[in-house]
Amino acid sequence: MADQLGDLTRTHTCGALRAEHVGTPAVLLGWVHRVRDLGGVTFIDVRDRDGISQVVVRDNDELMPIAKRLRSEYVIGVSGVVQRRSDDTVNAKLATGEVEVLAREIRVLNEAKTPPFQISEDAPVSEEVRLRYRYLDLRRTRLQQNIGLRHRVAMATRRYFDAKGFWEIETPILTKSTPEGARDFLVPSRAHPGEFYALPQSPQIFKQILMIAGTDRYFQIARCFRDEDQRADRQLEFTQVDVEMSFARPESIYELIEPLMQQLFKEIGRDISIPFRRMAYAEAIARYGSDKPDLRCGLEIVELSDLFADSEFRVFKQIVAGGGVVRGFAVPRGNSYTRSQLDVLVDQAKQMGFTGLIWVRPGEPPLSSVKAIGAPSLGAALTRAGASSDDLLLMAAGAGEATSKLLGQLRLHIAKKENLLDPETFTFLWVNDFPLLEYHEDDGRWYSMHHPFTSPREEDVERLESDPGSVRAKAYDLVLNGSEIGGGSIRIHDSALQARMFKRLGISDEDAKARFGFFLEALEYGTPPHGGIALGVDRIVALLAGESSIREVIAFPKTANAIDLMAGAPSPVDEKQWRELHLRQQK
RNA sequence: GGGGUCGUAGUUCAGUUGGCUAGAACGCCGGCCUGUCACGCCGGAGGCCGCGGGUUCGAGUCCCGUCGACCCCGCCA
Repeated sequence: MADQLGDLTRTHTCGALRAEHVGTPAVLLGWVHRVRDLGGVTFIDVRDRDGISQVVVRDNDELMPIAKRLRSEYVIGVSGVVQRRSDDTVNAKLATGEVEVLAREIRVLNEAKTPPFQISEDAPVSEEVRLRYRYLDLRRTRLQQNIGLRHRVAMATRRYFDAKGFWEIETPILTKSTPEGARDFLVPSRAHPGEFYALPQSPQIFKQILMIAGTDRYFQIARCFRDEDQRADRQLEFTQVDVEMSFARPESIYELIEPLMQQLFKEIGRDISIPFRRMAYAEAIARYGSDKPDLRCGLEIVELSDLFADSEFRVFKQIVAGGGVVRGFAVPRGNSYTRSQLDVLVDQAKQMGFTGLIWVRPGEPPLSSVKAIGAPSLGAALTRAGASSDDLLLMAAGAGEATSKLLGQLRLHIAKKENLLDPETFTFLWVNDFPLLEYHEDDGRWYSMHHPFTSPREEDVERLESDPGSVRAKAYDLVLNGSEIGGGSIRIHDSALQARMFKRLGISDEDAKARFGFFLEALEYGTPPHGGIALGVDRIVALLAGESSIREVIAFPKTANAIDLMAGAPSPVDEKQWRELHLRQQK
């Protein structure tokens, strides 16, 4: 049925033809995008990655029957001559719209089943169907553009780091389980019964060893694996631009990454200004209730505890007396909310975990819910929150950080609802001075907030044992529009301090030795001070592409349920493979 | 592990208080048409109403369970 490609050689892509090509012969190879059969004349839109060209068949008894056979997504080769379209038939919507190819020969290189959804329309199709037929979805404009953008981001990244003297080095995929952190993906060893490789959660230890090895500057576009539940911005496997450099201070990393981000944003024609704003973790939590604040909207949280310490409102007074806080923020134009809208808001707040949310409308006689709070305190609170008479004040009380984080969630909820987050604005932020450690109530021990190789700030090291919660880390996150797109730190390069860290984390000497004795040993052979960062490629490309899910910028993503709907992974394996791997299924 | 939204032709959806012989648009198939470009016009085919159970004279619609997609919490150094 199908014709052979034979000697048909592409002369132009389907997006290339312009007025200057008029009169020249052309061979196009691509997919049938659409056919418009007018009876005596047939127009065929031929599509490839580069664009669409119109092919005309007319006054040609040999070609007409072939043209009539064509269906959507047939693969064809067309040979003909480029001709100018008459002025009234130019299609301004097509880059190639000034010209068309008058066909002399059409070869049907392959037929195609009718696709389950239209490739030629960008009409909505359920994600389930799109994922099942990913190869068809990838033909559509949206994913072609996203995947093309992703390629350009990767290439710009490689050019940038190459120019700065960084070496791209691959690190193992089959490696060793690292302590703490996410759940590992494990790969059973055939040669070593009962032993496992782990897929890397990040190349962390290897890149540090490369610094010990004198590589000086390393980067890698690295695949990372974490066996945790999925989200719109999280997949089981994801890609990082992994970077490490010797003799780095936090400033060195900021100054390295900011121009890179500039380069990447040039790929979508945007100029962003550097340097980026910087903010300590404590300030981010206090003012925005988040360690990755979205700075595109105001809605800044203010401290109100002192105003209620002596107020008539018993609930607030007691919370403050007990070491808790009262905090809140003003919603611009929130005074227009109706009573039922406010009830809904209070309901939603409760779902977020608020025990109570108090709203106050300025300039009105206090409603019953707030009457008890006392006018003087309220007036002061409104003033401090900067609430005008059009605004609305929202307040909550409770434990310090928890209250801030809840208000931070509510802040984002309202910002989205009120359309305060302009998708065309890109606001970068470095968050730094993270706590080195955080205490987990459930098992009563300290955990690294970043990872166990993160260096504490020199002036805080002495409190590592006496007051671990107060020790700040030389760690930094890069935040863009409320999304964490990168994170890194200056590392511990002193083996004694590293040993002290493990001890602080409750990892015994034995355990430390067993799990990464090789690394501790390496540290003893002249380790330069070093540090680095990892950037989330999927998240960055999604933001550049204006997509809200990273699945839209990954060629073959998995579902929220960790399934590859196209390939059908994961899947059972046969008996023989179980045996070879020395595994048996648990009954 | 928990909460929420959704599931009806190939696709996107509609389907009132339970009365359905389940509709629309696009796509698909056939016919007509020599300048269309989301071509147009005429005709046609196409449904386990996700799956299983229950209530009912009667279920796409109500109830229970289950599966799947998506969003959120937990989790993600």
